[in-house]
Amino acid sequence: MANSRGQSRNTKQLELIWRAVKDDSSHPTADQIYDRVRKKLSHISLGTVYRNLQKLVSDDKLQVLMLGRAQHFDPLVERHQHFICESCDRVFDVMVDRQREIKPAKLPHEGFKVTSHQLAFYGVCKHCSA
Amino acid sequence: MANSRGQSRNTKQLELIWRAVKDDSSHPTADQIYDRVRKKLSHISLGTVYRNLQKLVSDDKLQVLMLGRAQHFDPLVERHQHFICESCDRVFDVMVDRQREIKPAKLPHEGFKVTSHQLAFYGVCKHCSA
DNA sequence: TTATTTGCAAATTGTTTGCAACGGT
DNA sequence: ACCGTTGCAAACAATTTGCAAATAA
Repeated sequence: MANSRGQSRNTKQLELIWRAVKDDSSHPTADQIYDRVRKKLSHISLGTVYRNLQKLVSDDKLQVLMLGRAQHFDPLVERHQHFICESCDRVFDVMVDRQREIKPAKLPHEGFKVTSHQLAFYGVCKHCSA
Repeated sequence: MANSRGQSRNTKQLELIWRAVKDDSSHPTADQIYDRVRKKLSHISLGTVYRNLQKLVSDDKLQVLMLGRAQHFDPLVERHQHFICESCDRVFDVMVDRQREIKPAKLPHEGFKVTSHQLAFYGVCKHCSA
């Protein structure tokens, strides 16, 4: 319970999970993270990984990206977009320059309040098109 | 096998499923469609619904939208975007005018070939903000 | 001490598949 | 008759949950 009532504790599990994702821009899934963390703490459970990832998300340290049917975690919380390679499924961060940004406030119909928008690009990455 | 080798057959099930979605812009999920079709053909199975929806998608009669962890089906196949209400989870079609469209070809880094892009708006719909 | 977090296993959700029977063509 | 399609149930994948034991504060 990091964000409601009650104290949050600094557990070894939370710490290891955070270290495993904080500098990773490859957008890993929960069980990719599980595999990594398990190398340091073999008895950790997948449920614990999920619970701690949720906590990091609600503490705004991670963003979730839904791709296909799995959630991917992204430590880059600043505003950015993604490029998804349709050949290898890798996900790349894309910084869209402010000038090109869409003005979502004006787009939908009357009475709809837009608070955010998301843009994703699909194609073939440098690595796969070689 | 509608799109590979072999003939496709016109079954009662396929016909009913198509009728249940073709004029529907509410972006129903597979089991919402299942519920509807079951009223006409009570012994139809969910697997059949999934298989026929897949067929309609590969015949380009439907588009799939992944929202959360469920697929939603959209008979509007022309290029358009979506507005997702964060309060009621309803999905609305948004036609973005061509001039405002982003030019994806120029956005990502060198060596990346962009073939398509998708834009989704999040916010509160007219109905919920009332 | 004591409330939060863990590990484990079982439950859930959404989707796919194997297979014998069914039914278009 | 042939072969695609169906219904059913079981398999699957990703995620969540219940609960008793473990542990941070």
